[in-house]
Amino acid sequence: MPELPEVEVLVRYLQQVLPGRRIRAVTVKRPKSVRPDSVAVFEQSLKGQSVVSVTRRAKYLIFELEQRSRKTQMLGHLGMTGRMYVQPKADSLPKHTAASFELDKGRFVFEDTRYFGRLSLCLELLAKLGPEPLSEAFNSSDFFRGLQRSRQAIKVRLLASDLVVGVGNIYASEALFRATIDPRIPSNKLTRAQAKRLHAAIQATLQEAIALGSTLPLDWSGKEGRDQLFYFGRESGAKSNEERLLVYGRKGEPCHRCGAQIQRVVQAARSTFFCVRCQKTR
DNA sequence: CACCATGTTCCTTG
DNA sequence: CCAAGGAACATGGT
Repeated sequence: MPELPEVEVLVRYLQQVLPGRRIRAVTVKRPKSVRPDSVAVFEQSLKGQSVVSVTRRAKYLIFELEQRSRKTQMLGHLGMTGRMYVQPKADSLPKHTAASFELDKGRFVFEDTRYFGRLSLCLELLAKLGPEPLSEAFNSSDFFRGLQRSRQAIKVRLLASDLVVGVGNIYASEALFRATIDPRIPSNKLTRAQAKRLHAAIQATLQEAIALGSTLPLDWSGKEGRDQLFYFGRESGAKSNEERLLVYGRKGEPCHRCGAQIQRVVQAARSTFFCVRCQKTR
């Protein structure tokens, strides 16, 4: 399910339902989904803990837990297909359950079809991350200086998490389209003006996605398939019913701005979508 | 059968 | 040593 906006909206949902809940038992169904901790240690350490809060850093979820005023943290990552939600105890576990937590009220489920996601008691990963895109730490002058240090294509550069975190494959294409920058140009060839436009475009793209996800009637367990709307669909019930993504996944379709056909290229083994006419260097 | 898929890490190549 | 490219992870959809 996840890029930064999806994780942010998930965190807001979990923050509504988890704080105050006590974990009665933990069951790890997929050992590889818990790393690097052993399953036994993981299950035992979390049993009896209560949730204090759920926050986000990049695409990671941070669960703050406590037991008799002793605090612990658990890190979560959704990978490509992870999802998390609270279901009634009477409901059955989904086919690809990675781990489940019996709560004093309901059950917290971590479902993950492709099992690229992770739960961990080790938060070391967070230390190396670049600035949060929607915080003061992400400013256009540092961003520009960072871009100058590499000849990698700008699109590929955005996916590395040192200049800015949380920009994934979909929103990288979207932000570059909004900033009218060719995704293939080396990052050190961007002008100061382009860096500034891209900085603003990244923030606007992510902010709008969060706003959309926060207003949609999302179905967390996915029974109605409605969480798909968040990524690729249309704003349900909205009058406009307008496509939300401007270029991603639109190969061969007309550019919303100029009508030219949207192109698909492969960079670092991942798809990039862009409009050759609108996204010119300079 | 072929090719595609929202993320991250690790290995190889130059 | 470094930067860049690609494979790997695992499962499913079209």
